[in-house]
Amino acid sequence: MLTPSENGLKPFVDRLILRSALTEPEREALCALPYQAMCVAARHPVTRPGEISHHASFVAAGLVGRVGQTASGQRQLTAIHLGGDMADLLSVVRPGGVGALLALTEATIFRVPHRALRRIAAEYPAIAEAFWRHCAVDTATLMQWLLNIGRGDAVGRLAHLICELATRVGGEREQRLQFHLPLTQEHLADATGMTPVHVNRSLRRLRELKLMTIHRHYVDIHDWEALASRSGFDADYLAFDTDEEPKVRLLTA
Amino acid sequence: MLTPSENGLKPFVDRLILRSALTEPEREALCALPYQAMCVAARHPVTRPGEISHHASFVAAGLVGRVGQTASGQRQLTAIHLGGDMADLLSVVRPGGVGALLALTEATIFRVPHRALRRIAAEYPAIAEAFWRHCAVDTATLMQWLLNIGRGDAVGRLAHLICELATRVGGEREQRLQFHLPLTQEHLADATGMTPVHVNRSLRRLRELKLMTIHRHYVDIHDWEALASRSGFDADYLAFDTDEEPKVRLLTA
DNA sequence: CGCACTTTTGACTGTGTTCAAGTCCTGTGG
DNA sequence: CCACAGGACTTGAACACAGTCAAAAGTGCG
Repeated sequence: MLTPSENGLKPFVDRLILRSALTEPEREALCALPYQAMCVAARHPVTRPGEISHHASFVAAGLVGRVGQTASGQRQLTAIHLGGDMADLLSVVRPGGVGALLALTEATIFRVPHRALRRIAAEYPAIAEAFWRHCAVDTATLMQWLLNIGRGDAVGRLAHLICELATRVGGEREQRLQFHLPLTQEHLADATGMTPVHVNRSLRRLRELKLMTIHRHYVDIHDWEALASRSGFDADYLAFDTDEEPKVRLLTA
Repeated sequence: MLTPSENGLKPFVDRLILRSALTEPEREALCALPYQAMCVAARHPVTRPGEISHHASFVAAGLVGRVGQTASGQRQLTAIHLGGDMADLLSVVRPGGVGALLALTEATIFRVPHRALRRIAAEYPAIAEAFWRHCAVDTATLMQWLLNIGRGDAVGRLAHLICELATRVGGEREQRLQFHLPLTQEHLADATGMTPVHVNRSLRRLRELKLMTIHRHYVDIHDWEALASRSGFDADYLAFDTDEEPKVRLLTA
């Protein structure tokens, strides 16, 4: 059942060492984590709401959204995970508390058993710390989304989301000004707390302002500075810039 | 400078053991944490935005808000901490990443040095786990706020916030239907992503609907069921109900 | 008593929603 | 290669909810 690792979790380790100092044995232990690969079709759940799961879901490919839902069935995305993201590391300490994960596109998931994650965290305190810090970045992103949705106008909210995604697909160094983003306008609406119709109009507005275009699921940012400034985007919260916030190893210093 | 503990952190320990299993020595170690008591006047910062702090802030008394701010100066609360809450435990692993903390009323803060928290977390893995889980609950609350602000109408957003606060001041067992809440309507506006004027009108609406009243900073909930249902409130995310989600000790099992 | 802040109310404006129809893509099967 | 079907996208018109501006009344503190 559990595939022996073939370095499939390397991107996860890379993500961790962006922000946390890990020794070679620690990295190897992480790479050696067992996992089970699985494919999830678009619109299908990765984990169900309220489900007590026994594994964390690493997004190897595709897009996965963390969704909340009101009683009336309205959906709100609380996170968008790109390929290379560990989606619900939080579930290691709180199996039931993450909400539902939904495949926004066809996605490849590596399920890593909680048991293995807990064992490795107990054995290497620095790994526990890195996991905790990883969750902290998720929380910071959530705060930013709340600020964005609570206080931004429609154009700003969309612009901010696109800025964030451009930074995250770009990875460590620079934001990408062009990238494939296989989200529908309805997904964007769910992420920004708007209606699909208004997403459409706001995208048109962004086009008219010559800030950015989305055509056929392809994002083209024409004026990064203006887009970031229009939306108040500041990449700091993503903690991708490793120079500002040096990699840390606090607990066992 | 650092007051020897006089069990001032007992409420913090109580909060932790609501959700995590801790042994007697672990609890004692937590109670023995050093801290420095300080008073902060209303509207004054507890920690400044972007500041790299060297201590976590326990709210001994008063109300403290975690605030985000847009370039144009609009404020958005991302958390409201009541007396007994540890406000920025997250800063232990990410000193710069918590955003600003603001005293919403006059508040008494116990500053606990990061160094001491890290030492205790390194020595007792179960405490590190409890800290991490504590942060996980904060994250779950953030997700709920995002859902609430992204998809609720004005009346529902306010109702939801009040339901949450009623549950949290009530503590472990039951929500309180009457309680003192020294927040201005402007604070409520900052927490729910509305304008103060609209908060006022929505409170009137809630009064007209005979769901709840706020008069002179005193909340009076007339119909809890209706209020909770109007706002889609479900206390699960707060993880106060210890029966559903049994106290855990995972890493060192 | 007076000042500053908070709450309340009114009238107006504007952003975003709703409902509905039509068009454009894209994948499928003949 | 084309016809078709189902999403996804686009647009329009009417409407509603929430924001803005402004002023008055209430509250609390020195």
